[in-house]
Amino acid sequence: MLLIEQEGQNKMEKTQETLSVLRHSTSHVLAQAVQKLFPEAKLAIGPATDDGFYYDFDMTEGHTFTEEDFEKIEAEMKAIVKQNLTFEKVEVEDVDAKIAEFKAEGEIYKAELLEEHRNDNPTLYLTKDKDGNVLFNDLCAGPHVPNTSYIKGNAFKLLKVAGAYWRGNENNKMLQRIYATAYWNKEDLQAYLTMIEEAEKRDHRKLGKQLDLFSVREEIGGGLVLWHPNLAVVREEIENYWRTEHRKRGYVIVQTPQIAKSKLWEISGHMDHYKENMFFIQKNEDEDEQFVVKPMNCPFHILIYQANRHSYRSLPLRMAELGTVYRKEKSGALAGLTRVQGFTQDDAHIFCTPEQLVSEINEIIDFVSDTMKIFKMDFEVELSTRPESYVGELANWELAEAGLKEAMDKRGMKYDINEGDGAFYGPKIDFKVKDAIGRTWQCATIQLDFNLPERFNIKYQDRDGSMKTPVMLHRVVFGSMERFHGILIEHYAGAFPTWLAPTQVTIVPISTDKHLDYAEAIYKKMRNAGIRVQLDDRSESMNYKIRESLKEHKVPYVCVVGDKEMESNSVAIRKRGVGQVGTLSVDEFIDKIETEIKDKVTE
RNA sequence: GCCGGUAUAGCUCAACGGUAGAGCAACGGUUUUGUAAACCGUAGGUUGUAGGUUCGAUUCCUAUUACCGGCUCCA
Repeated sequence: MLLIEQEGQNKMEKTQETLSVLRHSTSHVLAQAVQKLFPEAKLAIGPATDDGFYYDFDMTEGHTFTEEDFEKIEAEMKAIVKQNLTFEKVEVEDVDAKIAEFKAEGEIYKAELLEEHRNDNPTLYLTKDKDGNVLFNDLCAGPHVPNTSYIKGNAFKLLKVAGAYWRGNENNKMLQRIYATAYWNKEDLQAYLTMIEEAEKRDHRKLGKQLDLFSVREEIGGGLVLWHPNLAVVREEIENYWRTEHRKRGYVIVQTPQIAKSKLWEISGHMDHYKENMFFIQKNEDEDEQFVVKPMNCPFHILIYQANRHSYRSLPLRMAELGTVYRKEKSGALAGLTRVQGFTQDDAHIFCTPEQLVSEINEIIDFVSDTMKIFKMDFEVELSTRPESYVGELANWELAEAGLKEAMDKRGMKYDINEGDGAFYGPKIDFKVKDAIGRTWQCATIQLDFNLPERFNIKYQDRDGSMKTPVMLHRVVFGSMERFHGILIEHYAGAFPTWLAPTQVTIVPISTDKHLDYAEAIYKKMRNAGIRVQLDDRSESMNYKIRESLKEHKVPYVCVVGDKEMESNSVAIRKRGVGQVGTLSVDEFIDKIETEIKDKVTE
C-alpha cells in the first residue's frame, strides 16, 4: 500500500463547509469504538448527512444497541479521540489481496464495496497512533480531518439507533444504523440539540392533541383522520380560498364517486400498476363483482371529459375536485397527518393541446407560488424524469420532459433534477415546502400524462378537422388536505394567523358579576359580524383566562372588558405573543379584525 | 413489509409478580378579580386487545392492533 502525500494534511479550516468532513471522520471513530466493544460488528457505510452522520453495522450475533451501549460507545469514542490519532489516506495497491483480507475478517460489505470500486483508485483511511500502529482502517475516499484533536469529546453525540437495509434495498439484509451528530464545539452541538427540542414542540401530532385539532382511532384504523371542529374550521377557510382561486383561474369544479367497478381501473391501468395500494370492496357476499375505493381521481375526470366532444377551441379544460382518495400503505409508513391512508387531494386535471402545454404549466407554477406566498412558506423545486418502469411512448416522455423544463427555464426558476424518479405515467415537477425549521415536505406537484389519454382514447378536434389526443396534466396545489394541514400546524407552531385561527377572539369580562351583560352584547355583535369569538364567562381569574386563551389555545386576540370599557363602549386588546396593544371601540376592533381576515395577514 | 421501541385517568407522566398514584383538565363550592396559572373539595382506571405461565399478571411470555424512531415506498 502506498501512502499518499496530501497538501495541508496537518491543517483544516473549521468552517460550515468542512463540518461534513468532521462528521465523516467522527463516523470512523464511532466504527472503531463499536468494533472494539463489539468485535462481531461488521462495517457497512458511515457517511455524513445534512445535520450529522450515521454508521451502519451488521451485528451478526443479533445484538441491538441499547442506551447503555450508547454510553459505553461514547465513552470509548472519547477515549479514542484523546489519543490524538492521525488519519492517513493510502491507496489500495493490490485490490484482490485487500478484498481477500476483508473477507477473511468477515467484512463482506467492505469487500463488496471495494470490488465495485476496484477501477476507481480505491483508497483506505488508516487511524494511526503516535508510534505508527494502525488501530483502525476503513475503505474510504475521504477527506478527513488530519487527526482526532479536531473531534471534541463534548461536541459529538449518539442520537438514535434504527434499522436500515444494506444499500437501501428492501431485499437486502437489515443492518443497524447508529445516527449521531458532531460539531466543531460544544456550543454548536448544544444549539442543535435545542433546535431539535423546539422542533418537537411544534410537532403537529403533539399540537394536534394540545389544541384539539384531530385524532386517529384504533377502531377506525391507521391513517384515517378525524378532523375535530378546530381543524375543520381551518380546512373550511383553506377550501374557501381554494374554490375562489380556482374560479378566478378558469377552472371548473366537479365531484365524482368514492368507488368504481374494477373495470375502470383496468382501463386506467391502475389494476396493473397500483393494485397493492388499492382497497377493494365486494358488492355482495355472493357476487364476485369487485369495486375499488378510489385511489385517484383522474379516471373519473377523464370520463367527464368524454361526456362531451371537444375541439381545440374549448381547450384548455381545467377540471378540479377536492377528491378524497384511499391508498393502502405499508404498515410502518403512516405518520400523523403527513402520511395517511385516506386523504383529500386538491386535485385538478388539465386537458390541453401540445401548444398550450408550456403556458398551462406556467399558470400552475404561478398558482402554487401565489398560494405559498399567502402562507409565507418557502419551497424548493424538483423535476423527476422517466423511471425504469414506465408506460407510454418514449418520444412522448421526452416531449413531456422538455415541456416541463422549458416552462421552468423560461421563468428562470431554479430546480434540481431527480433522474428516473417520475411516476410510471409521466414526468413531474414537485414542490417541496420548507417548514419553519427547514424540513421539507412534498405538497404541490405537476405531473404530465401521455398515458391515460391514450388508454381512454380521448380526443379533441383540431383546427384542420382531424381528431387528436389532448395532453393531460395532473396537478395539486396543497397536495392533500391532510398533509398540508400537518405542515401548516408545524409552520405556524399551532399559532394560526387570524384568518385561519379556530377561535379568533376571546372576550374576558373582568367580573362575571358586573360585566357579563356587556361582554355578552359585544360577543353577539362580533359573532354576527362573522368573527369566531368565544365568551369566557367561567368563574376563573382574569389572568387564568388570558393565559389559557393566548398560550394554551393560541387564540390571536383577547378582549378584556371591565368598568372602563363598559363606559366607553370599547375593548382592551391583548394580542397573542405581543401583549397589551391598547383600547379600541368595539366597531373599530371589528373593522380591524375583519381587515386582517380579509387580507389573510400572516405575521 | 422490515429493524427497534411504546401502550397505565381526557392530557402529561409515576409505580408494582400480591388488582394502581400525581399534576393539569373535568365536576362542586368559595372567590368577582384590571392584563400570561386564585383557594378548597369531589369524582375519574377490566393498566390497548386476545391468549399463555403463575396460588395470584397491570407487571413475565406469545399473538394482535395502534402509535413512535428509522429503512423501503409516497400526496
